Amino acid sequence: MKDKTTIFKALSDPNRLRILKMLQIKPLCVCEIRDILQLATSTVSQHLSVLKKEGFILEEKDGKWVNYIINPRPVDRRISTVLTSLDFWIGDDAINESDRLKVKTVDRLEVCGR
Amino acid sequence: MKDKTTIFKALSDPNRLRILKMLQIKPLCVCEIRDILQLATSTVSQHLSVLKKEGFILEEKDGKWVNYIINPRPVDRRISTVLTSLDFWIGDDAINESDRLKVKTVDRLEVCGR
DNA sequence: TTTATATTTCGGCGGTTAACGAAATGAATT
DNA sequence: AATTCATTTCGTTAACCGCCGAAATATAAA
Repeated sequence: MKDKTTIFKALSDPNRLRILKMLQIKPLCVCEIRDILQLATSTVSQHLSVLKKEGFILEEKDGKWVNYIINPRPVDRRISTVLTSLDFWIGDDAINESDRLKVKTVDRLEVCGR
Repeated sequence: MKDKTTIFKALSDPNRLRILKMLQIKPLCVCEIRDILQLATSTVSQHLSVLKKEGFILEEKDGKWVNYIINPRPVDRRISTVLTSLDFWIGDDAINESDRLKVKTVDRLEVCGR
């Protein structure tokens, strides 16, 4: 049986919350997220796999990129509840604002490959 | 500024979820909870202090005992949302069922002092 | 089929946390 | 005041987790 706390565990890391808020704006690939969070690519990949495993996000292969998107139809109703009112649960601060700006202007071809 | 993830951290431990569900039935003192969870008294006290710090529960001195109760009026709206629909968020399993039984029959004078 | 690029997986390091028992605190009873 | 009992705080240990870089995998381009 699945551990009831895993959904909360997934949400208990600030960087994962930032990722969710960013994906709410538009789909992003790993290196775009890496560029904004300023973490190692492998670390970002780990976070994404946690969010995917819990059902918060989905991945879509797109050529050599992997786009991650907010899961539009989560099985777990708690997940959809969190996702449909993300702002209520996670709120908004200076970091989110700055992230939002970067998400809108980030260029995949520019930030990938370093 | 308060870390947005602490509320999820508080909920990411199975024993703390069990405590919340138990307190939903009735106020309990530390050693009653200790008796049901089968943990060291100090460990239970730690869990309670986390839940109290986040605003999920309150303490009420009662002679030599300290009763813990679900916070009836949390400041943080996310906390009240979780608390008013605990079953939705935490669900219910065999352990909770067994806990519930024990909560109803536990006798403070019997289990304290060992 | 080689090369380049994006991502995942692996191994390891450092910080965090749940667990415990022992010691300290606080509050009632003697 | 001394004792007893419930609880908290402290110090320690073991497990876990986020992070990184390196190696492995996957896909596109040459």
